[in-house]
Amino acid sequence: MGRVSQAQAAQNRERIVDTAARLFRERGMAGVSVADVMAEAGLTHGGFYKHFASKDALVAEAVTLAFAQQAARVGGAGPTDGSPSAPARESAATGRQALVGAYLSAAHRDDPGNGCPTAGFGGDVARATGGDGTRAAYANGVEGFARLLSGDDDPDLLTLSTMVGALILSRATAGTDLSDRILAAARTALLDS
Amino acid sequence: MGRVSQAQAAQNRERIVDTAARLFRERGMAGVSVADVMAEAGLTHGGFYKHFASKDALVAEAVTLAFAQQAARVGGAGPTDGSPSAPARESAATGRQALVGAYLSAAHRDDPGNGCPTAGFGGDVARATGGDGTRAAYANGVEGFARLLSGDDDPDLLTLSTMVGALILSRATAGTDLSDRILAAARTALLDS
DNA sequence: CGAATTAGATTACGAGCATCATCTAAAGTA
DNA sequence: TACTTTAGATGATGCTCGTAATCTAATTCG
Repeated sequence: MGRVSQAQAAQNRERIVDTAARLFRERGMAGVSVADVMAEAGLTHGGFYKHFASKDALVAEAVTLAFAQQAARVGGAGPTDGSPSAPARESAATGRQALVGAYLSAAHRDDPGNGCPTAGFGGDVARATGGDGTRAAYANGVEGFARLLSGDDDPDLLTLSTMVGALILSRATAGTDLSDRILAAARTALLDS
Repeated sequence: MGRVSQAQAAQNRERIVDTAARLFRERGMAGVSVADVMAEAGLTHGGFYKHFASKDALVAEAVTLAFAQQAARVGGAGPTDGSPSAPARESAATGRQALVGAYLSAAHRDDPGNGCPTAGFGGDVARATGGDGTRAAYANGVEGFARLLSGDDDPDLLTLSTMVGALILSRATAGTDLSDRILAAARTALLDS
């Protein structure tokens, strides 16, 4: 096929990044090829390099997008801007309880593709080959999420570690009863006010 | 070259598994090829299939070995056998303090190849392709390590989650000051008696 | 010692990978 | 309308992958 409107092209580009953000979390960055992403986005793999310089560039953008989507879904401000956050909602404490409960659920464990990027990308980012774009985006996202958990400017790194560790372990042991016990142990500890 | 003594062959086999256990933790299971493992073990890749049926079989053995090595190093009994554990050593409480301190250290963060298999394999095991051999070995190892942390038969899944989460996050953010703050936050929380 | 066995090297295979040059037709633009 | 631009398709490149058949030399065993 030939050309496409600029609006359509921009939309295609967004779909590529969105698809990548999901597939990378599901199968790992090394387990997903450029052709996989393009096919899932309904395009052929050759067109990829009209949008991105390399797979690494896509990885960096996918990480950034995943964190932005998480921030939007969970209701916090974006990771970097300190804008006076969202519309009035439940108290910070109640919001935190709900967030932790959803985070440590079987549903979240079983849907990594749409789940927490901190947990989904953690293992891969530690060995990321590409420039520091990916690592910087990740570190930025982690700090933002930890701030969301604390409710103030001092990130709650301890709670975050427990949540992420429990989620990763429960995924790696999914199918055993150990998986459920891990989630339950973390829930009990973090939901006692 | 031709043949080699049975003792030498067995030793070569062990070296293959040992090398794989280290490389898989360093670069991820998908990031290491059979040829990589064999070259690092000083052999050619063609000889691999005289020892293992497939790469998946090696993965399962490497996971098992890594947990056994950790158990030996850390002084606990093996994951499955409930043999009346090791020689007399410091009190359980003191041992735990030392273990947690070493676990949440920069040295451990910076040496994943020889570090905790629970953290090193976590992300990959969750999406393991092979049969359930790998997953079973992993779940078994996790439960053993959690029992070691509690000191009794009731595994301390909460402490384990925090430790593993903090280690993974500190590795993914290595090079930033956030990485050190994560380790410090977990250390402070887990080392207050 | 001689024959059977086999660990490891060599080589080859088919598939999948990231990347890119080229072609195309439609979208912009004047 | 006619010219220029470019998004996406097609196809090819060179590489690496897991797996396996074949070869060969030394070990093992009768």
